[in-house]
Amino acid sequence: MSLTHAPAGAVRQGSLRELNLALVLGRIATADRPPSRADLATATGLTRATVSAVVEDLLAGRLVSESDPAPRSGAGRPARGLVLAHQGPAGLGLEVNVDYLAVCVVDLAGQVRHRTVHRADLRPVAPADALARLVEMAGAARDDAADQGLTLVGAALAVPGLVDDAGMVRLAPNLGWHDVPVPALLAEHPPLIEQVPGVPALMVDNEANLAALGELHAQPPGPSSFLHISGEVGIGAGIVLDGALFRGVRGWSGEIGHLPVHPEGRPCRCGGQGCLEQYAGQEAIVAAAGLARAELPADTATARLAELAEAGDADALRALRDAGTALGVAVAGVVNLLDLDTVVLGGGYAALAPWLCPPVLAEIGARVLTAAWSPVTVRPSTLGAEAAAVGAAGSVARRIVAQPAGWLARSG
Amino acid sequence: MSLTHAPAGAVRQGSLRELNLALVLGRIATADRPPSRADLATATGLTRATVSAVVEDLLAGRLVSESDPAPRSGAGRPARGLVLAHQGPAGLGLEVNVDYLAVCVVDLAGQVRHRTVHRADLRPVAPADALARLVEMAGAARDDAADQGLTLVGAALAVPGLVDDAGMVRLAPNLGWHDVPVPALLAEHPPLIEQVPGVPALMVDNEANLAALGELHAQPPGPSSFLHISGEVGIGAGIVLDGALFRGVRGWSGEIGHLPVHPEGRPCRCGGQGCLEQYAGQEAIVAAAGLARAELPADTATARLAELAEAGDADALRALRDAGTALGVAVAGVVNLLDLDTVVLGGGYAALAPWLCPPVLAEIGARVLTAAWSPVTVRPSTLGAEAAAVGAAGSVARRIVAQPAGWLARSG
DNA sequence: CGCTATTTGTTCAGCGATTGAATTATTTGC
DNA sequence: GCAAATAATTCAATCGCTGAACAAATAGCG
Repeated sequence: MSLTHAPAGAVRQGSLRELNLALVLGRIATADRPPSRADLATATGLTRATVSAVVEDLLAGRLVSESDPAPRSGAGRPARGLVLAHQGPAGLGLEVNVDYLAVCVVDLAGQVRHRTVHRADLRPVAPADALARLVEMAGAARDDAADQGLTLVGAALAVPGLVDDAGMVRLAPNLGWHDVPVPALLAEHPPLIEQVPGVPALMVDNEANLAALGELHAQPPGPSSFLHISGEVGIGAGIVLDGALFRGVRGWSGEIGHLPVHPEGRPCRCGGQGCLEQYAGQEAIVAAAGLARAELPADTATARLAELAEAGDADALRALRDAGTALGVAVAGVVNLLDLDTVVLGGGYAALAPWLCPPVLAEIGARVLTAAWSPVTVRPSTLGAEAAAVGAAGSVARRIVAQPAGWLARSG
Repeated sequence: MSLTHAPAGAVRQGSLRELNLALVLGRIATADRPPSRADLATATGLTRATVSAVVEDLLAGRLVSESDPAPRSGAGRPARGLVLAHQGPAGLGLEVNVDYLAVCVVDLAGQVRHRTVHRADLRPVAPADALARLVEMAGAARDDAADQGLTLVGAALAVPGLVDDAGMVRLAPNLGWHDVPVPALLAEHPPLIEQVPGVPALMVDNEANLAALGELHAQPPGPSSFLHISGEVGIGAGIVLDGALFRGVRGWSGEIGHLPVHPEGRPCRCGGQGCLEQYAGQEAIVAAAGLARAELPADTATARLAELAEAGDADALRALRDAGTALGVAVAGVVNLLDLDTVVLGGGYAALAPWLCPPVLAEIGARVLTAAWSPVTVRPSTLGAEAAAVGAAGSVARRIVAQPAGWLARSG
């Protein structure tokens, strides 16, 4: 019974059109087959006349295009199907992670239209240099996008750390970044983005948050509330509630890695004791499996673990089971607290899901009060390794769908 | 950057007025002094002409009234202040708890205009009988409200348990209720409510949720995101995010009592081990303080504990410190996960806050990654013991403020 | 092949709500 | 007593939705 989420400000005459543009476009975006104007009218409750007018605006702005009519039985004038434009605005996704740089372009429909990954250990690289490399990759992506008829209208950068409102990376421990003013550093490069009202040119956000957003809008659409856990060296979670990312008061939500699972256990670098990260973090699992850390670069650790587990290595299996149990204790707490019914294992956990899921589910079953009445699903992420970059680009593209008025005002 | 929460359905011509009615009325409700029409115009971004028209509707519907002009310096025609009507619609709040029944009436401004508490041990009473007593109290409340010029437009009932969408109490362990069809039982009594479009006649919800809502709208207004912990026999939490209660996928969020604080610790009736409730629940504290449970009825246990602690009783102090530490471990996890900056101790914890806060804060300081950058506030609830009833009534009253169109359509 | 039923999409007068400027109302300060 | 200043209202203009009529395009049927 949450109170109505009305538009925050004044509702003027023009807001009406803005809202209905978004309503109709959103409907087109989420329909499973190209809807006709008549379909949209019945679905939204608007008149056919209004829908026609709205659709005319959307067609003129090249946000949607007409497709082949959806096959229909019976008599009557055939409908013209409406689909999101294959050409037009698109979002740029950027990601700096410990062992790779990634860039991608996602269109209105959520399709990945360009993707580049550059594997390298970024820890010894200065932030400005890492960002410069990223900008270079982004330039190529922009050119590729332009060849496909796409215009980049905004960028989002994913980093494995805490980001403040201004886009400053306050702390990215595993990357060695500390108070890095990302927007200022990127502003020194020539812009790749065509500014559109209502779409920020650059957003910087936590990698776990953006990966969760990517999962939220993956095909086929999943639940609108879930917990997305990125298991890397650190363990971060993106919390999606009712189809929106919950960022917390300062945007630093999701630090699931420091949930205490053994309050008097191993000391953690956060200052606490017995944090989940000490039992289910990548390094903890690797150590428990008896693999010396030195011989394993970060980007192959999970692959090696999966290999060993596949082969039936007892140490690896035990390490994964223990990690899964610790993860399950933490997840059970979160599920009790937030009443979620879906948990997605992403990042490094995705590849280890076959071995992590059973102990996680066992702990949930034992500890979650309501598990008996309605089951909790635990499954691996559907996006690949660079989910955060895809989620970042998608979050930009979806902004256009959610607020098409800005783009339309621009493109006359 | 959550996507715009536009109204879900079609935005028709009339929605425009509805939205602006809500906008202006909401502004009047949250202003710290009676605003003039001109103030409202600048605050909302609407024209003075529009505000005048909207206010005229609100005045005609008796939702607001004109007050003495707010004192102002300088020349010019004096403004007429607008305040929420002292007479008009009001909400009815009901609460069934282990050791009392409570009924109250809250008006549009959030003022408690009527309050009745009936202390009794409800555990041996059949649900239908308990509800019958409550209805009797509510009848008296309705008459009192009518004498004050108030019309009850909806009711909300708080129970210490899990409630499903239909208002059925699935499980209230400490009350001994199981699958109680509350709406059906209440429907057998003559109605006390004047039906208003858009306001449900009866809402049933968890006591912790409604207490949190009450805290959210307490005077003076506090933060819009916080965790409200009701420490009774069980420990429940209401999670308020961005000014809205988060209920979870099925409405069963907030089961903080079963967050594991010692995963291999004491077995809990939920089937898990080492749940918070086993260390910081009322019975656990009482036992740790060396008080035999039998000699203490539920409604005096916390009072007795506070007395002993006040007097410096070593066992009580130790019991409270240990409970606070356990609570702190759980709270630290929640704060890490959700990035909240305020934790409110309510229910039985309110009276024990002086002794619980220090250890809770200590654990937060030690375990919360971001605590160094921005402090977390832990404080007792500002509402009294029957916070849930007040929150319940307030949630009804606030619905009218959030959606005034329904009431206006009714009252011509 | 032609007619009818059916469904889609467009056109247009009507109307509700906001806007912006002009007007009226009421007070302070000189 | 008059000018300046602020508050609130009035009114023509405009924007966008509605509802009904109309045009377009197809399937089914004789």
